[in-house]
Order: sequence, then C-alpha cells, then structure tokens
Amino acid sequence: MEKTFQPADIETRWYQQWEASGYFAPQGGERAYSIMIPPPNVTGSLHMGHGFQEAIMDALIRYHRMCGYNTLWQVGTDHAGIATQMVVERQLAAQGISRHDLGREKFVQKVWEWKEESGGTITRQLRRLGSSLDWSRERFTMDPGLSEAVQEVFIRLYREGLIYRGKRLVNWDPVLHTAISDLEVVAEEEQGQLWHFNYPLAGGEGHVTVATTRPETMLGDTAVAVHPADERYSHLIGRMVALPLTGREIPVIADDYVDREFGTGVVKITPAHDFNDYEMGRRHGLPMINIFNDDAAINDEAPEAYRGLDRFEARKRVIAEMDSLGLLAKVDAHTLRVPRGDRSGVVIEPYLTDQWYVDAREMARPAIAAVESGAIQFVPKQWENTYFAWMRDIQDWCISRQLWWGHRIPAWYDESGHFYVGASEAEVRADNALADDTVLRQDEDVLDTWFSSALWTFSTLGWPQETPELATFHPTSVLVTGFDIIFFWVARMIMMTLHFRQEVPFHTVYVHGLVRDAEGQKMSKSKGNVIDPIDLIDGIDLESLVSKRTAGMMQPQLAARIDKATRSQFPEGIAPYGTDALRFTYFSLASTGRDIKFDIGRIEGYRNFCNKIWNAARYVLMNCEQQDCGGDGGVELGLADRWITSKLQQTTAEVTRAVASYRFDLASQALYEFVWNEYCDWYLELSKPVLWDEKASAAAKRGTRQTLLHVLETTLRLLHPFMPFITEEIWQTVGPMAGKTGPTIMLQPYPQPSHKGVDSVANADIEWLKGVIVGIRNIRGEMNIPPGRELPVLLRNGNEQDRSRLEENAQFLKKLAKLGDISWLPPGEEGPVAATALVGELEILVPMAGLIDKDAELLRLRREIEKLEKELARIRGKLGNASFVDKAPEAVVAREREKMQALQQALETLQEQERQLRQL
RNA sequence: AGGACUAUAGCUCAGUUGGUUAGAGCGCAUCCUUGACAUGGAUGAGGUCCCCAGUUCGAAUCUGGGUAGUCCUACCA
Repeated sequence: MEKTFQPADIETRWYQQWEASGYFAPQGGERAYSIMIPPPNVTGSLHMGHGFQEAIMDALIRYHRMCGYNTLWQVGTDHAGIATQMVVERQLAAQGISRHDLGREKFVQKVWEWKEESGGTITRQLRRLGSSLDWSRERFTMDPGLSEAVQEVFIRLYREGLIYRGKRLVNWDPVLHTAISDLEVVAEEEQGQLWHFNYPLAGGEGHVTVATTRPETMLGDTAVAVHPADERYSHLIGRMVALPLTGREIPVIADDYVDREFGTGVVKITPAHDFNDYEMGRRHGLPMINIFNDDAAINDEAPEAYRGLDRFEARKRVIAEMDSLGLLAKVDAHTLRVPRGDRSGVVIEPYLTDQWYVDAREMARPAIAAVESGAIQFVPKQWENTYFAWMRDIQDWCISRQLWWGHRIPAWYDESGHFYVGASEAEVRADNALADDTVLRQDEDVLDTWFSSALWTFSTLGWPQETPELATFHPTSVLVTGFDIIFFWVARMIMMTLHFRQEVPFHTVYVHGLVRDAEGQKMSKSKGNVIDPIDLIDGIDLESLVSKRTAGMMQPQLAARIDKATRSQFPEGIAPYGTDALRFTYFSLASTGRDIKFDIGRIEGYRNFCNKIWNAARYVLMNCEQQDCGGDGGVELGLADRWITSKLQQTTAEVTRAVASYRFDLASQALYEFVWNEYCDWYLELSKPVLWDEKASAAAKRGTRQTLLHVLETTLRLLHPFMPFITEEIWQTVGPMAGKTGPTIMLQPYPQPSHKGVDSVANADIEWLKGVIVGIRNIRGEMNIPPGRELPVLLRNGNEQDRSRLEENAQFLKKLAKLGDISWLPPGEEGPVAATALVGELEILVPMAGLIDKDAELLRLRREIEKLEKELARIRGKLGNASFVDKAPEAVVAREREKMQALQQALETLQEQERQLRQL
C-alpha cells in the first residue's frame, strides 16, 4: 500500500469494474427501492448542486442495495428545449446562419448532432462522482418511448377537456420568440421611471392624468379607469377621453381594482399588454388592441409614425411627443419589478397569442390531497406549506412553446382553422372522417420541456405499456431535489402521475439546500464563482481555472474581475481531493438548512480523513497479514476489543438512524468521529501493547487481530455508501481476511445495529483509562514535558475499582501515557512534591523533581480550582433553591447532588495540593 | 403586502422529547519527525447561544414581540 491515499489511481478502475459487472442493475429481492434521477440537461454539465444531489441519491441507493432491497436508480437526461435550442442557434449564428436559413428539419438534425457530441459530458461526470446508476436503462426525454408517453398524455388530457387551446395573454419572450410559463419569468426590482401623462377629456374642458412605467403601451389603451368610490373622479365615469397620438377616444370606466392612493388614482388600461388590464378589459368588454409584433416592435395597429419601431425606441418617441404636446405632466423616479425571461434575460411582454393550456386547477385537487393525506411526505416537512400555497392558487399552465426542439404538439389544422388532436395525421383523418383532399398542417409548436419531465417517474419505466418494471419500481421510493423546482417539476409530476397512474410518483420528497460559494453567493457563470465538481476531484491549476471561468464572457470588464477574484481565492489553484472526499464533504453539509455554503477548507479535512482510513488499514494489514487472526485456536478478547466492538454497535445504530431521517450530516459525523477519535486514536493505540508484547498470550493477540480486522471490515461497509471507492479498494484485501467472500463490497450486507452489542462495562472501563491517560498528558502538555520522556507516577486515594482497573490496564497506561513506574502511595505517607490529576477520587501524582516548575503547576492548579469553584457555586445555587428540589424530577436532583459531591471532593483535593505546593 | 427560513467559537456548522461543564471540523497558540498516518500526534486558548419580555424549579431549546439577513409568493399602473 502507498503511504498516503492516492484516489486518482483507484477511482476510475473501480467504477469501470462495477459497471462492467452489472452491479448497478437491480439485483432482485422482495422489497423494491427506486429513485429517478432528476434528469439533467443533456447538453449541459454538472455543477456543484448536481454533485451534491447525486451524492445523496447514490448514498441512499447504495445503502438500500446493501440492505438487500431490489434497487433501481434510473438514469436519464432531459432535452431542455429552450436552453438547448439557444445553444445551437448561437453556434449557427457564429457561422452567420439562422435556424430559419436551415429550416426546421435540418435545424432539429443539428440539435441531435449537438446532443450526440456534448451528451457525454454529463454521463462522464456522473460516473466520476461514483453514481451507481443503472446505465442499461438510460433514458432521454426525446426517446421514442418517452415521446410516445408525451403524446398519449397530451391526447388523453385533451379528450378529457383538461388541455385546451385559447387566445390569452402570455409571457412573451421577444428574442426567443416564444411564450414561456409564469415560472420561467423572474421579476427583479429595477430602477425605472413613472411618467405622468395628461389625457384630455373629449370635449375640451380639462384632462385626467395617468401614470405609467411603460409609456409605449398607451398606443394600445382602450380605457382609463378610476375607483368607483373616488369622489375626485366620479363625475367623469362614463365620459370619453381623447387618447393623444392616436386620434382615438376611449371611455372612463370605474373598477374596484384601481388603487386610489397610487399615482393620481387614474389608470390607463391596455388590455392587450398587461395582465391586470386584460382582466379588467374582459370585465368591461373593452376592445383589445395589440400594438406589438413578435419582436415587440410596434405593428400596424399603431399610428404610422411608430410602426416598425422597437418597443424602447417607441417609448422614447412617445415621451418626446407627449412632452412637445405639453401633455407630459411629470416624471418620477420609480422602483418597479421588471419581468425578464430566465433564459434570455430580456424584458418579457404580456402578448396576446394562441396557446395550449393545461387546466391545472382541476388536476391540482388530488395532488393536494395526496400530500394532505401523507401519501407523499416532504422532508423537511415545512416544504409542504410551500407546495400547498402554490397548489391552492395554481394558474393554468401554458404548455406550448414556439420552438423547434421538443415534442411537437399532436394537433392538425385544416384551412379553415379547425384543429384535430390525434397521434398522427392519418389517425386524425380517419377519426374525423376528413376527405383525402383536405389540407392538414401540424401545429408548429412544441411542448414545454417540463411537460415531458412531469411524466418522468413512469415514462422511464415503459408507460403507456404496463411493464414489469412499472409494477416493481413505481411508485418510486423517494425524490431528491432542490426547492427551486418544487413548482416546476415536483408539483407537476404529482399531478400527472396521479391522473394517469392513480398512484403517487414517490412516497417521499427529500428537499435539499442549494449549494452556494463560500460567501453564500449563488454560483453562476456570470459571477464567475462556479466550481466544477470534477475540478475538486482531479484538481486544477490556477491558469486553467481562470481561463475556464472567463471563457466566453461577453463583457471584458467582468472577465477581468473574475480573473482577479479567482487568483486571490485560489492562489495555488485547486488540489486534487478525490471523489470520496468530495462526497463526504457534501454529506457533512447536508443539514436541514436552505443554503449550503461550500467552503473549500472542509474538503481538505475530509481528504485527510480518507488518508486516515487508508493508514488505519495499512496498520491493520501490517499487523495481520501472514498472521494468525483467530482462525486457529481460541481467541481472548480484552477490554479494548470489547469496548471498540461496543462503540461500533453504537455507531452503526447512529448511522442507520441518521440515514432513515435523511440526516447525512449526522451520519457522516458519527462515522468520522468513530473512525478517527475512537478506532484510530484509541483502539489502534491500545492494540499495540498487545501485539508488540512478547509476553502477551497468543490467544490475546489473535483476539486483537481479529477485532482489528472485524471492526475495520464492518466500518468499511458502514462507510461504503458515502465513500464508495476507498472502501472498495481496502475491502478487497481486508474483506477476505475478515472472512468475507464476494466480489465487491457494493453487494455485501449493510451492518445492522444489534442491542446486545453495547457493553457498558467496557465503555466505563475505557473511559476511566482515557481519563487517567488524558490527565497525565495534560500535565505533560501544559508543562512542556517532551512526549518521549518517561514519567514515574504515584497513585493515591483510589477505591477498589481503581485498583483493579489499574492492575488490568497498567501496560496500556505505561504505553499510551509513556509512564515508567506506577505505584500506590501507602496510606498516611506523605508523597513527593508532585503535579496532580484527578480521575474521580483517584489522585494521580507526577513528581515534579527536575521536571516541573512550581509556579507553573501552581498556575495550572489555580485555573482548575477556579473552574471547579464556579461550577460548584452554580450547582449549590440550584440545590439551594427549594422549588427546584421540590418540583424537579427526583433523578435530576439526585444527579445534581452527586455532581456537587464529586466537585467538592475534587476541589478539596486540589486545594490541599495547592497548599502543599505553596509551602515549599 | 403576505409567508417561509436563518441568527450558537475567528470561519463553516451540529445541538434529538426543556435539566450537557454548550460540541465538531477548519483556523489559532505551544510542544513533538516513537516503528499506520506531518494529509500526522499531544495540549491549550476561544462563546452575552441576535435583543427584549413571558411560561417554567430550570430556556440555546417552548411562547410573544423586536432587530438583521436570505428567499418565495402577490395585481400596485
């Protein structure tokens, strides 16, 4: 074995072997356990958030696989309509080609080519993370099978009246030329202006003043509105206003929606370009004048002077024109929330178009009930509130997108605009008895990518066919996801699955936090603070990191800043830490919070932890290979052996409990603590005096070796779901030595906690031993006595148990605390001048002669005494309180009394010691 | 505007049903290349548990109010 752990050597080797051996596929068994991967964008790459999520899923999957479940982790990717189409369009644009130059068919062909070319990135990354996905069942949302499912769902929902087509206001992206759903719009506060325009009253006596943040929309105004109870304007209701610039006259209407306090209390109404105005327009039967084209440039409905102008250019012109007419009353600075497309970043326009919708309200009802009844549970539970809040106020879902990349809507139009929904043109003709010469044209639009993702849990298993996989693995066990897509994905999956399968898609939704950078900033390409998980595994030099982060930046000044920040944050680049360390870091951060700040410092600690495991194994092998480890003859198990076995049981119970409650941070902490602070720090040290003692019995040595191996082997299995690679590598050697057979640790049984395993006698004895050793080390450490120097020790005032414990453990004490002679001070005999440590009543005296400075020891005693005095005072106060003694439970009071007695005694001893020292 | 979450050591975070001397890792200080590991060992310093009030014999923990931060939802032109 190498002296230090070298992850790079072993990781890919083991992964290939596991995959080639088919270990990732379901292994059969009574109980099924399944997880569907949230499908990443096929043309994207994994970021830290993915890495986190995959690690959690893999831990769950490996854990349950080892527990004997028939385990499926379904892998697959998503076609990511808008994102992917944008990427390919950008590539074409670089060659001066637009998708329209190519035409639909060729463009889609290009996208498929790009998918083939880039699709490997994700799957490569998933493998590097150690994810034990069943690659033989890999799916893609645009696969024939999944496409069939999409079509089936669309047609059935349409026939059930749950999908409809309608002319509505949608969120229109004027750059991408598509509608997007409410969820794909992000509204951030931006600094803008509020323009006040005077609209003259028809008839020429005065005006009303309206305020707007989007002056250009006045060209489409069809009314102005006031509050019905607003006395200032009640006389105007029903009168007409001369809309400037257009020559149109529009009515003054009254509507409750108007806020009398805001602006002038008069609102211009543009039903075709504002969601609220749209509703009001419908209430009042107002005409809807659409003034934009698909680019959000002014169309022919507007006065000639504005036609063809971009919306922002038109805005300037409108303002200038109003100003010159003397109708611009004032301009205020105004903060408003500007809606932007989450992909394109451009300002979204409410735009009147024909789109397809899902009647979400209808489908939400059972979906709400499923969570209310507990059929689906969120972890942590509070996310259920978020889910309910959204579901109870759900809006119809606009599912059509004006894109070329995606599932084309199975609807055909004849020349008079009638449409027919069906699986194919032929079927539509047959079903509707259309003549052969009727010209039909398929809907140009595709479906929202989330529409196909919503079917993911069952479409991947072969639906609409009733496959054995569906029967076995659906509903799935748990969905692991971030809270940011509860609405996008989780809610829609629940709705679709309940509707088409009459069962839930998953029993549990585990919602994890979002990975942020060390400052708590969201990781994003434009901020340049993204870390590629692979770079943490393999390491990356500074120059490569800088160029990776600044590549393809549109704004050079941004690149310069990122360059600088990266250099200061990672002056040495990033060291290679390996997958196991990265994964363990993820687990340690996976608590219940919403944000996960990824501090690079932590991964280093867990790299060290890997090394610790590695070296512990090295030690075990050095001492056990070619040795009798309990195979021949009997074994004798000493105190240390019984103790570490007991601790192992406790750890097993803790880890099992933690995994059951999705507390991977607690699981990883329990494992870390056990391996490092118990097994390595104490047990390995305690094994040395046995193994290296020529006088120790062969049976004791066998017992120690057996325990070393048994505990290590069990620990490896406990650790395996969290650190798959290092555990497999070591287990290959250690497993057989511990009597295990089998080709891989992956398929070994997971350790189960047993009640009889906890040995409280051994625990207490070792605690005593540790107390003595730490007491002496403390003196050594504080007095700067070199660790190599043997110390003589005198004991005083111990009880019978102290005496027997000493007798049994003298050799351990001598070795671990580096002691020379240990002897009891006869009663009544005055000992030498000494430094003191206390373990219960037992006094441990380290003679100071030539070793210890008197003042230093006095100082040390003083500190200790003060600490005890403070604590004693606190407890005395407590016990002096009559109502405490009366009302607190018996056991609590008794414990406090015991504590007080122990403290008093310790204090007296130390004070006596101090007196003696002073007298010198 | 409504709601959620967060606030504990210099930093990142644990702290189960109220009773702990409030913990861990990293960092820091001192010492140490003893034969698993310097990616190591030993020891130590470091806390007004955000603030105020309440419930209680007892509050980091429960309740109410406040402050700060993060986020989500919402129709303010």
